[in-house]
Amino acid sequence: MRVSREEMARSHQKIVESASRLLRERGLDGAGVSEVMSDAGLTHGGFYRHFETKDALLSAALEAAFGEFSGHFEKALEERSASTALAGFRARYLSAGHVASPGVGCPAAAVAGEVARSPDGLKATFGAGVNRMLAALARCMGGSEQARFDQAARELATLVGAVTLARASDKETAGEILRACRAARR
Amino acid sequence: MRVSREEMARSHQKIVESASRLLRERGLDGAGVSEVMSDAGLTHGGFYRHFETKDALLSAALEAAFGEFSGHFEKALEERSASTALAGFRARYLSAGHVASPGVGCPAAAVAGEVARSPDGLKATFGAGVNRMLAALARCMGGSEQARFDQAARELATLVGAVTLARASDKETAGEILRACRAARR
DNA sequence: TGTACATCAGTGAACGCGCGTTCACTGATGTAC
DNA sequence: TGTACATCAGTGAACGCGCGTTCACTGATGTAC
Repeated sequence: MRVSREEMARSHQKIVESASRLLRERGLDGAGVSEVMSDAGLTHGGFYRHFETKDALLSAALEAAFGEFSGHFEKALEERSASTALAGFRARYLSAGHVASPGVGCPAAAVAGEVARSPDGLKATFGAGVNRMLAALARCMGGSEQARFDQAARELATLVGAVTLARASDKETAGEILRACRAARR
Repeated sequence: MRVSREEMARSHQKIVESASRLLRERGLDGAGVSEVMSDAGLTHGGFYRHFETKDALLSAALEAAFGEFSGHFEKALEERSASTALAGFRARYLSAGHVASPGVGCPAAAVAGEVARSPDGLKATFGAGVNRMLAALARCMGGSEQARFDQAARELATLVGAVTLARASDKETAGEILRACRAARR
């Protein structure tokens, strides 16, 4: 039956939150409409009252994932020094916990490979998320604006690559890659 | 009808080659048995004379992809100096051509995200491929064995991360990431 | 403020589709004599 | 070397399944008076 506007808004948010986690855990293809809806406490039939297509959900969920993940770092940046925030971010990013829990981790490391084969609309959402992370990282770097952007890009590429490789490898190889990247001289 | 052992071996190789390219272009899920078989000039029904499951094909194709991609670099390493080979490898890896042609590119950048959600068997194959690339890269680095491995791991993580991010982003963001990573001081 | 009615969020069954896999069949290949 | 027969690589139709999407329906919500 019909529910109030407030409850519908709550449902919408729960759908996006569930999708945001499930798309990182299972991938864009692996996170089905039915699973997302039941995770949000609803049935799959009502999905199309909230989104025109599954692609529209993926875009909203990806944006939410970047917002949540990037938000943690941005908040740390306001509360601590840039170098402390960056060190903490790097340590958490390259931790075994992050590798084991993609659902609450970096969306870039979780779904980049599939987004690469998705429509331009989703790439635009992904690119916006990446730029948001790059902007936050650049605040931790030194030098000219361009030098700071470039350092941020290399830093993000290394982090994303390390976690992506670690997750796809056997445990021994994964451990070695993470250790090596944590050991980087800065 | 039945074909000779030689022709069957040729078929087998063509199936693996087609799968090796298609799995990088379309992903593990996107490369269907039917498409792989027709790309190899066969019909899908005969697939199970060559592989027990699709997973077995993916493993063989992933191993072949790593062998081919790593082989190019290993050959360059034997023909040129380590620093020249590494510089060439980095330039080609971070090129727009590599980003646009995943089918003949680095398998790690193409399918890591999906392998992360695959059975351990495939992760072992992936890890072996990564270790092969790391061994080649380590030959280009200086210092102790561990220092060389660590540098190789960071190098590979940066390359894989940069191309993965570039492919998943809008063109402008992609270009900036590649440019920044190419500009790295070494 | 009450009342009558239109709206529409959510339900659950159904759809078409493509996937991995199976199977009966074909006929050239490989083998036993 | 020939011959008779078993083998089996490859074909194409069929299967069960899960997916994204659609739809008739329900009944509480929102609105017009």
